[in-house]
This record gives sequence, structure tokens and C-alpha cells, in this order.
Amino acid sequence: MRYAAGIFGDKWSFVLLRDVLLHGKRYYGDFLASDEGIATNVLANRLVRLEETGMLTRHVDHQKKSKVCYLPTAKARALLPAFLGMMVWSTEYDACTEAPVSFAEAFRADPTGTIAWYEAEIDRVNAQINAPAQAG
Amino acid sequence: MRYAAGIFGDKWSFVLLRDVLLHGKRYYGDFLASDEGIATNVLANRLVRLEETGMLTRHVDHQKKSKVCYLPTAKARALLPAFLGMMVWSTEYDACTEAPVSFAEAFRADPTGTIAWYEAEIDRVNAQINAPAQAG
DNA sequence: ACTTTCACTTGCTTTTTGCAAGTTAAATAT
DNA sequence: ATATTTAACTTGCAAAAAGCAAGTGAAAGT
Repeated sequence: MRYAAGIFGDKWSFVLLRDVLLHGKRYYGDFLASDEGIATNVLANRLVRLEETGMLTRHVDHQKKSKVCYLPTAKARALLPAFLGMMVWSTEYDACTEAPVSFAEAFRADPTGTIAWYEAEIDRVNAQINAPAQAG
Repeated sequence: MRYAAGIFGDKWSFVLLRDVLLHGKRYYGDFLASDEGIATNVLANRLVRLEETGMLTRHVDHQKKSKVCYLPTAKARALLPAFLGMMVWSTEYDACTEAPVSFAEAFRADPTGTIAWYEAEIDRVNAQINAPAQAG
């Protein structure tokens, strides 16, 4: 798990992956607008890193060529169970969590189904974006 | 999950929690000896932080008062499913992972049982340590 | 043509990390 | 009893990273 620590054992990489996997964010502008307030230079740096480590793929928007979107690879999507595990943890220990209480119940009742639901969400968001679909 | 990012969205906090939850490490010296090579000042700083955020409790060893051990709280232990999720991910995407291949299989076949096994491991390690046991 | 949007870059200050050495208390050896 | 070693930090400083504000350049909209 040293490899994992290198990839998302860093506040901003962690936040970006969370935003892509759980909050449907895909565009540079979306990431920039996150509540955490990432600096533009750090954001650019992390997007490059995540691309280099095969977590995201960069695409210029087909309709509007000044926009750039970042899509999660299969490698990134495979982190979904881990991130959902953290989300469950948040519902229990983070007083300010935004995760709905119903989420933890749903996950406990049917983890596999809940993961599948989030996977489908990722596909749904990707489909709405004017960029090539993901393999896998 | 902003709270989560604040607590272990940092390489060293992440590594320390992993070592406590997955590798049975409890003593300052154990953490220092980890392959990642954490600096002593950073280690001290992170141990304080993790104590402040209620992830670890600090205890002076009963037999040898020059040694200090850090035990995971229930709050930290509740991260076990998430960390095991990352470990599963590592078996798939980290070429240099130390996690045995058998682990991923075991986890997929029986996640609940695998988590329980690691919980029991934590208890077993804690029991060998000359410090007060953790409240459940 | 002019302005705006969008995705970055650049330069600079502040914060954090990494490294080496030092300190303090307790245990062990002499 | 004294000296050495073990163990857990602390301190000081240089290097790296992060945060901030402003700037750049391509593409869109007006």
C-alpha cells in the first residue's frame, strides 16, 4: 500500500479522486470550485500526476474546445469500494458530513448493490460529457 | 469526506494508520523503522495529531517506561473496511504490493469475515502489549 | 473587433518537510 | 554507584511544496 499512499495519500489527489468518483465532477472548473479551495497551480499539478499514474484521462471537450475534462480510468474506478468505505466511516465519525444517513444503511444492507449504483452513476455522468467513452 | 481528507489525506498519517491497523505496529520505534522512512519530527507531529483527532491513544509501556505505545481507537478501527478496500485495489494495480494474492480472493469471497479476522488481529496485538486494553 | 470564459503559468511568500544533531528519562551493563 | 545504551522525542536549518495574486493564450460569445 505504499503505492496507494503515493497516489492518493495526499490531500488534493484524494479530494480530486473523491470528486470524480463520488461527486460527478469532470472539468477543471468543477474541481477548482470545490469547497476545499485548491490553488490553480496545485490543481494543474495534481491533474498531471493523476494522468501520469493512470487514474484520469484528459480530453478536450468536443463541443467547446476551451474546456477540458478528466475521466476516471478503470484503475480509479476500482477505488470506489474503498472510497465508499470511507464515506460510511464519515457518516459515523464526521459531525459535518454531507453524506446522507440513508447511505450508510444502504451500504450495510447491500454493499455490492450500492457499489454498482455508484458505478452506474459514473457511467451516467461520463455519457453526458462530450468526450470519448471509457473502455472497461 | 473533507474531514477524512484532513485526518488521513496526508501521506504520513495514512501510513501510520495503515501500520497500526494492518501491520500490528504500536510503538514509536516500530513506526520509525517503516520502509517509507518517516523523519522523527514528522512522526512525532503526526502521532500528536492522530491523538488529537481521536484516532490513537498514547500509553507508556508498563514494563518498560521508556517505551511508548499507540493504540487504535474504535474510530480508527472503523476505517478497517476502507483500508482493506485499498489493499484489494493494491493487489490489482500495484505491481510491488506486499499483500498476498490470497487476500483479495478471501476478501471477495467473504468481506465481513475478512474484516472480522483483521479486527481480531488488532485485538490480539493489543493484548500482547503492556498497556490498558481498548474499550470496544 | 471586443470581451469573456477557460485552462493553465509564473513569480513570490509562507508553510511544511527532510535531515542531522542534540536532549532527556529510563534501562542495562560494569 | 557510574557509565553506556535504548527510546522517544526536540531543535535548527536548508530544501521542497503549498498558497496567493496576477498574467497568458486559445477559443467562444457579442
